[in-house]
Amino acid sequence: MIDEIQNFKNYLTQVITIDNKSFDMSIEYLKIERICKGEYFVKDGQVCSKIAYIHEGLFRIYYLKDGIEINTCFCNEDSITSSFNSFINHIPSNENIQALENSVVVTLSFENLEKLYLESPIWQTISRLLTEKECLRLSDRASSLSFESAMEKYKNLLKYQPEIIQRASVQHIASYIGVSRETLSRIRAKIG
Amino acid sequence: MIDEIQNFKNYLTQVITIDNKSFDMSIEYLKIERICKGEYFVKDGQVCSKIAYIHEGLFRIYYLKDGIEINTCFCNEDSITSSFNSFINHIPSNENIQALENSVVVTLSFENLEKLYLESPIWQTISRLLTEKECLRLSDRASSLSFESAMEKYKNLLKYQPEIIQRASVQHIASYIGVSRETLSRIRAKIG
DNA sequence: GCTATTTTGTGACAATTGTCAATTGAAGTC
DNA sequence: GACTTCAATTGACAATTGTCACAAAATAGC
Repeated sequence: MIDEIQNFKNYLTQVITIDNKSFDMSIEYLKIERICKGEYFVKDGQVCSKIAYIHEGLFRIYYLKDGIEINTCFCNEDSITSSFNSFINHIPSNENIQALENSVVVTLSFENLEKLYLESPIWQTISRLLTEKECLRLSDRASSLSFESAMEKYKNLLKYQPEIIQRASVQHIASYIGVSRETLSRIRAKIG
Repeated sequence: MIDEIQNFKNYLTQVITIDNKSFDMSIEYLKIERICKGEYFVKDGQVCSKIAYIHEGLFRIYYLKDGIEINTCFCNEDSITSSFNSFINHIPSNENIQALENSVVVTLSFENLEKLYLESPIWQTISRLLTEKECLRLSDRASSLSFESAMEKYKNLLKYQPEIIQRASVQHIASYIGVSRETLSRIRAKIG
């Protein structure tokens, strides 16, 4: 099995024990795609019809609010990215998913995922568990944004996602933690 | 069928078409509970082993951060509440779910939900769809908290959940939108 | 290498929000 | 109705953060 697919399988194994047969039925549906730095996995206005397991690379999710980019998420290797609302409800995305580095992803279309749901109930369970995981992440994020100071939010990012600080730009990080880039600059100057 | 159960069924119907047979198999597992104003559905430290469909009433979810209560959610009638992380992972909750009004809920235990998963795959789907719904709510909440001003956050609450403003106290609402209660008082004075 | 462009950092100041204290108001009890 | 208790409001001031302008640094293109 090629690396990309194997990694995807390992990722799922972290959430649930999946037998080879159930996983193998997905292989014909998976597609490997390369997305260069700066390019988009999903653009505002498109329907996001697939999810991507990131084998290698880094993405950011952002949307435009009064012409300003609001970063809502960074997704790095060994995680899954997609424009959630768009994917689930088949409506045009209001988000953009952009590669911040040259990336390699394994994609699975909604259409094929629904086939998997019918072929084996474990895919339902996988979907549910991954969604639950995302819920917990969002819940933590909401908590963090609601009452932490800019400094605390930055320190927590440093603690829990230090690789993002190495790999993403200051302006994107600032937007992600909900502060102006000048404020983030000053915080970085203090911490060193 | 008694009102509480019928309402729960109607609620599920909004998410998915459920045949009578599949729904009926849940009935023996459902339990109706009354929770008086001020009392708790879940307390910090307990494992939350069930979810509650709220037939009537209002709850808030909060946790303690340095002795301060942080409100993360209001749940009113015709919605589902639970301490998510605790319920899913069977770990002690760090949240409290408190009734703000005398309430009537329909509960379903994790144990029984798992039985339903085995009895009919539609329960898996229901779980997944409800989780997806929660994800979207959290995602909107995180966005709102990350860049809106106190005034904007209050106005949006007024727009999308006006009943909360009528029924919850200023201090709880303030905590929910992530501002001090004094600031919220001033905003209310301005808007009138 | 050099220039052009973008990103980041810094200073000055303004706006927003938080904190503390005191007052007003509302709800419940006797 | 008076009293107690808790919630909400208001004022004064401080702290945090945002905004704007510009300088410094990093990056990309040639």
